[in-house]
Amino acid sequence: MTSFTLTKLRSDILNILKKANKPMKAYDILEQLRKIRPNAQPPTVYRVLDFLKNNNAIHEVSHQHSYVVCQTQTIKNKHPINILLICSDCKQVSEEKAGKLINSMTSIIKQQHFEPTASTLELVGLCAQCQ
Amino acid sequence: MTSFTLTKLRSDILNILKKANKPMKAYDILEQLRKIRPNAQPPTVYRVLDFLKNNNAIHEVSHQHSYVVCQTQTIKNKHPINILLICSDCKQVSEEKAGKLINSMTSIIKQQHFEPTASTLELVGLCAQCQ
DNA sequence: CAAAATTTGTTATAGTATAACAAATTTTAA
DNA sequence: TTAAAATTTGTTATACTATAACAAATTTTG
Repeated sequence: MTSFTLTKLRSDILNILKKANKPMKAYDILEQLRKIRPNAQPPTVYRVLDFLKNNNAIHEVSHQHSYVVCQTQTIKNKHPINILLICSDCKQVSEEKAGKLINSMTSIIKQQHFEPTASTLELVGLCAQCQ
Repeated sequence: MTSFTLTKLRSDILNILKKANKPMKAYDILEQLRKIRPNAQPPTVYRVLDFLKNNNAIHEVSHQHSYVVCQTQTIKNKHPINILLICSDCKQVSEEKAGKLINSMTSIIKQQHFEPTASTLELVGLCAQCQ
């Protein structure tokens, strides 16, 4: 039963991401944030992004140095694993429930005695529209 | 039947990565390279890394901004998918054959009409030693 | 060999992220 | 309630990662 403090700053940034509805880069978020808070600086953004990430409100799409709101509510187990299908053309990200994939994953992980913390599996390719 | 030109520069960098036997950051590679080529610059390293990545000789571990030699010979299909288990503590990466996982993956991908290009699935957690 | 293509060299700069410390705010507990 | 502790935010500076742009050298091709 996780919960977290969604301060004004945090919800401002989360809303910017929600409004975009696609992955945004930290400095693009900063640019938007400055319309509300003209003096905002990079650490402000990065700190909030870290926080939101740790609380599973957003994903970091490290492949493209960007951040996106969680689109599907994953089961809040200790360390949710998510799958992002990232289009290398339009940069859109679709998040798909893990389902069977997580099962396969789990068995491989166990063989390796590997203890996953929160992970995002980033699958890069071309989406239906861009093919 | 892919093949590629392994120039002296490229094999120098590939050897640095092989010798390390773990992920290296671009600027650490540059530092090593300068022992052989004192005037080497960042673009030299990044270009070769791109080349080696495109030819499936190395993986980019974007989660930790580093690069690692392919440890398992994947089947050279058009767009191999690899799985890296990344330890967030010791930074070691173990590469595991995709096997069953790729099958599950494929079915999810087809449902989405998604055409994957070369991907690396980065699973972050704690390895057996670091738990 | 000469033209074309590829690879490498070089300078400069763009883009991403964090360290370090100060100030403000919220929470806790006596 | 109020002072100490903890958390959150502000601020300045800087470190780290990556690429643009163009020149020179090398290799390949016909």
